[in-house]
Amino acid sequence: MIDSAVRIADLKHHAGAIVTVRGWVTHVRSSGKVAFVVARDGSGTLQAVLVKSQVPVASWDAFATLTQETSIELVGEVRADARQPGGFELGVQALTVIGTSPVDYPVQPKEHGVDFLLDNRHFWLRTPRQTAIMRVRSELEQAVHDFFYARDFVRCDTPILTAAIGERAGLFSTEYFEEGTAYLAQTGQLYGEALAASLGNIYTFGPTFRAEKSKTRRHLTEFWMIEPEMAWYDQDDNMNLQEAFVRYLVQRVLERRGEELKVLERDTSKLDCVGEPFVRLDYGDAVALAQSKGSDVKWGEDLGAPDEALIVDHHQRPVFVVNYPKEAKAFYMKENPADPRTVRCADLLAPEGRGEIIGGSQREDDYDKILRRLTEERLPVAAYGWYLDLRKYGTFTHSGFGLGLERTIAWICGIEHIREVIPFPRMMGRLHP
RNA sequence: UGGGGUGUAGCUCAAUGGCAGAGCGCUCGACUGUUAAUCGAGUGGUUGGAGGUUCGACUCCUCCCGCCCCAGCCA
Repeated sequence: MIDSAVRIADLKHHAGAIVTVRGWVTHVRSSGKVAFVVARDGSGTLQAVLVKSQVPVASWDAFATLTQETSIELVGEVRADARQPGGFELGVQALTVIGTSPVDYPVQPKEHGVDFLLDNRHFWLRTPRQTAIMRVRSELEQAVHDFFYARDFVRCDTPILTAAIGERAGLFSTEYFEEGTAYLAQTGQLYGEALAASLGNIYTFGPTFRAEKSKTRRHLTEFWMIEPEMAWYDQDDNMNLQEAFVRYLVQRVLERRGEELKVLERDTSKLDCVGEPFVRLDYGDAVALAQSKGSDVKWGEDLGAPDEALIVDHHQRPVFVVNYPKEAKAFYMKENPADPRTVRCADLLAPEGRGEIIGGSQREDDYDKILRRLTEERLPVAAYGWYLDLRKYGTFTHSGFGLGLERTIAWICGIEHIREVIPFPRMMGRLHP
């Protein structure tokens, strides 16, 4: 009778009743004739109390065999108890072991090193901090869909296996029948542009892959990205949407995942700044600002991570850095009519040194200009034939952006390293578990 | 790939070039209200690997390996 069990989170609706609870042991304590089992079931944590004189011998003996992560079934009375975190405990009438757990379970309730925890990621995910992060992640994913659904955007799925097309960074490759080499997608954007010409406003939400040999707390080789693409949006419309989007995501988590943020010891006052208008800083002014704070970055160079930190620390809220030099950015960004040395783009820098969480731009819609840029970048023009067609057959003003899900979660949750905010992180040198 | 750091018990960490230790875990025992329970006893080592210096190396030197942090690349 699997479905007759009550989730721990729902026990408050069963006060005084005899219920069945199933879960995993996190702690056991004993005081001779009274024994305590703390168990979790994913929805919450429960203390169950066994009194030797009041339970069957089989249950009392079963208690003695409990180890961390033994799976168990408990039958007992739900009792209000002010000493318990959830306000309730279980007065046990019967305890049954479902699955034993050897005594060498590795993840103890104490400090562990990162490498050890990553090796044991499948177990690490059972701890309160990790479950809190996963719940925030799920909330954010749902919020993404709700935000765009409310605005009549169509969610579109773009291919993971592609021919060489997209960004410039490293590609993972695999053999693809008679077609030669296929590459794991680094972005769905170019397909998104084709879909925007079909549906108007669309967004993609999926995994992307980058074979960059980067080992920083901001990088994964496999990460999830939300990439909206909007017909008839210019770069200002684009930034307005991004600002509303990020504001919505943050407020949604604050409203619905307060408990999880508390577990994560997040200082949520640091997130209040999203209520104010985001700063929009011209690239040239951003360079000047960084220089004034000691950076030796020069006009024409991409901003480094330390430069971004200086800029955001100065403003203490999200900052759009707009209109980067053409050389620092991808071929598909639209030339800035006001200054052809630059392109109509923006990176959104998150506060607290989190760096870039969005990269976006108005797309170049002039056939000749984008063809020239492809050639200058020495990209295989033939592979971009269908993409160029979008400019050839009814070109249109359009813009879009990509939001990195993991960087956004890490910022909102205040998690130092991005590897903690995805269930099974893929990084250089880590493919297991 | 470059710069910096680190590697000792299952885990987290100590140990002037001079007997390899502690806490946690685990095992056994005590305890009728514990909250990472407490108390008592016990258990635990190829000091990342290979060379070298030395009477003597966890400690110093060389090379290799793993991991961490920072940078570049980006989201």
